[in-house]
Amino acid sequence: MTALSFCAHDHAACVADRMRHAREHCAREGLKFTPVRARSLEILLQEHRALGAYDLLAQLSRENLGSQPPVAYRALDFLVKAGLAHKIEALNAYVACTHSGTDHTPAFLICRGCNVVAEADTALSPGRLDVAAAAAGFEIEHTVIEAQGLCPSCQETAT
Amino acid sequence: MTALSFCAHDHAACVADRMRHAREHCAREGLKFTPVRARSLEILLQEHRALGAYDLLAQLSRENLGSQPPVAYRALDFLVKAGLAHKIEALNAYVACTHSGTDHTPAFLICRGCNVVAEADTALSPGRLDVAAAAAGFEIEHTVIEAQGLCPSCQETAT
DNA sequence: ATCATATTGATATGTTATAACATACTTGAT
DNA sequence: ATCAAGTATGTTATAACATATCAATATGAT
Repeated sequence: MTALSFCAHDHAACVADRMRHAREHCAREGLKFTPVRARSLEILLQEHRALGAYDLLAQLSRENLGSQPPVAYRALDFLVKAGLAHKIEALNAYVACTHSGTDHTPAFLICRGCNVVAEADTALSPGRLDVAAAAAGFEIEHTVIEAQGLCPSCQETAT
Repeated sequence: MTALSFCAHDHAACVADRMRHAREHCAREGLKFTPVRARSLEILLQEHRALGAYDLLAQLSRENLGSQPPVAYRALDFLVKAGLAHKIEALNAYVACTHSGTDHTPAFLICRGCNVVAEADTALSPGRLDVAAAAAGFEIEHTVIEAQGLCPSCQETAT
């Protein structure tokens, strides 16, 4: 991990907890949490920031878990579909989900200084978008909400 | 234009109006609205949907306005910086801005059927994200809000 | 006129993502 | 136990998106 999350926390425990949750989730849903998939999630969890598919691939490659792009993209697709990770569209990168396996519309705070990504705990803030969608008869299937800026510690550094 | 906008409207007049506005905006701001830039904006306006940089480039190329990627990316960068166009992160594509030159945080409804993009008229909906940001001491510089789904007419077609 | 800055032209390269096809592994039905 | 179907992985190639760099030209300010 090259940068601290916005809030200090017991990261090793955090990772272990999320991995356990993922295992249970996959077992419940009948999804196969294979070695490549598990390790990919673990790598994302350890980083705690957005990782490009090729960054992930490089790490997997070092561990002899695969060396070609589809390896990383398949693992990421699986994790995203399983709700265990999210794609950060503004960065073309991926982060582990820090929430329970519940269906949620994630919203992110992305620090451009250290690349740490915080997933905001959003329940179902409708907001203007839903109003506009309803008015237009538009049926929303997926929403991307991403805020880029500077986290507290990078604000100091940048000065 | 391969698809109608969600709401029917006099598109030719809409384009002309937006072009006039862009010209005035650039004049006021001392920005150079060169032929490639003007034509790029016009192409985006005519399409009324998200266009990839290479889609734009193909059209510019047909008109002998340039054939290499930097031509399109420079024009798009200019338009985005000038507030005349927006990037749709979820599609890696670009749309003309349909609002006044005012500084605004755009929000989009993107139809996956016809690719038409509607820019929601959002003033400054705070919402949960800003609350979370404030709580974390995170300083937001730019926000991406994009909803993907089906527009009314594509909902029928899909059935 | 000259200088500084902005724009364009051109070539090359970097980065992100998927298509396409072959092979192996699981699982459940017979 | 065997087979078929579905899922996962291995492998090659390429599509799609984006930028670095450097030279040439145009524009505006003094």
